[in-house]
Amino acid sequence: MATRGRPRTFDPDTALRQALDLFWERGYEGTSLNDLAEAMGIASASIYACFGSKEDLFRQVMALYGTTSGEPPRRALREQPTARAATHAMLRATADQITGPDTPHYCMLILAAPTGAVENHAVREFLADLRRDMHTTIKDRLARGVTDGDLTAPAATLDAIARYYTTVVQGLSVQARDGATRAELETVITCAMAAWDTLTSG
Amino acid sequence: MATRGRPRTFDPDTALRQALDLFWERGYEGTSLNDLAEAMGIASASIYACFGSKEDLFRQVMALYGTTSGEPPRRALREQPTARAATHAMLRATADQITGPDTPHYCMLILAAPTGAVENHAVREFLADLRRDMHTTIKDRLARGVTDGDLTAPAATLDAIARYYTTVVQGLSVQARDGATRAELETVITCAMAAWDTLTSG
DNA sequence: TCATTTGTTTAGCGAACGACCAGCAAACCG
DNA sequence: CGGTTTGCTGGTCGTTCGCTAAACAAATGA
Repeated sequence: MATRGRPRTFDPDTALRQALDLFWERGYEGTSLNDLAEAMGIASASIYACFGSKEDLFRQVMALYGTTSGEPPRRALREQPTARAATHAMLRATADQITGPDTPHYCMLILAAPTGAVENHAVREFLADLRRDMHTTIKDRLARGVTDGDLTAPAATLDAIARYYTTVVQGLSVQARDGATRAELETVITCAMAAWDTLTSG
Repeated sequence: MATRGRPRTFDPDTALRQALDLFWERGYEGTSLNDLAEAMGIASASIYACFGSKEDLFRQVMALYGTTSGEPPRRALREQPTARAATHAMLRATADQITGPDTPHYCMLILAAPTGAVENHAVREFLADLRRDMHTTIKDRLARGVTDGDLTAPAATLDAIARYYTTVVQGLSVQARDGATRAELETVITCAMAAWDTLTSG
């Protein structure tokens, strides 16, 4: 099936990355289609033709965000040998990501659209679902620690611990947004991990 | 000095509370002047006459928010006898505030405007300053614990602990925004307080 | 060659935005 | 009473919002 019609003159992947940069900087509602069109180097009508609506574009942007910036923390959870090491490494990978020199200092997933106009409710719930997935992912990793034998805790406690470290991740994003340095985030992570032994010895 | 001219037909305090409700529900950028005028029961021109600009109104709203919803956590810090009890009570008062039945489930200070359009940068920094005050307030309370003799920790550790519990507070707000219940927040707080003894015995 | 398909540009849609002014209304003063 | 001060309503300023129809451009297939 050969390509019919006039070929596209821009690269959708490149345009998506440029859209990501802008959404990351200004959030969902703070970014207008004119801003996007200018940053992506195409007319707004081309955005509609290629990506759908503003909301569709944002969802594709978040998918890209998840496979790039979101991957290091997820990989840390996956690859570290114990639940404790995985949690610790996940927190540090998160801190690395939200204090990078070339990107805004916060997690897009957490702060791109926590509140806003009523007509964007679907976008907020979309992000909320992704955030709730964080809790599930961490909880699953803790459960793996139990089956691996490196963690002993009742099921109810697993949920609490997972929610606790999810809360820390989300708080770190606000800290970074307010100018906390990587070193300061490290001290927070150290404090958060100080609870580990107490939580897992009960 | 008697009141000259036509007296005001609306109560500024009542109108401010109504503005608070709307800003709380939709955030800063998600709330339009038309929305505000409708909710406050006055024309937008009256808003300008009485409160200045949209940004001025928001700052007055945040002042009201600080003296109402913000007071219980602050009072907990102030009145509890020890640094530990103060921190614990502050966390619980925060959880109470962000899961109230009649208000949105998050802290306005934290989530009303974390990101947004460039022209609202001043508003974001205004809120960021208030959030940084949280860290200072908590740190001061910990320092009081040291002078009171109920807490022993080096100065550098005080800063880390204060930032840690500030981070937890901010994370709790995201948790509540995503639907976590008061009971679930309580489990997070229990986890967060589990770190206390380890942190203050070093 | 020429219709077809697809992408891009242009131009603009209706609605809402924040902001503000003119003019009227209602209180005070002398 | 007239004159002054102040507050409120209605309307409108120019801009921007997300979005789209129509015309044009560039490729393919027959």
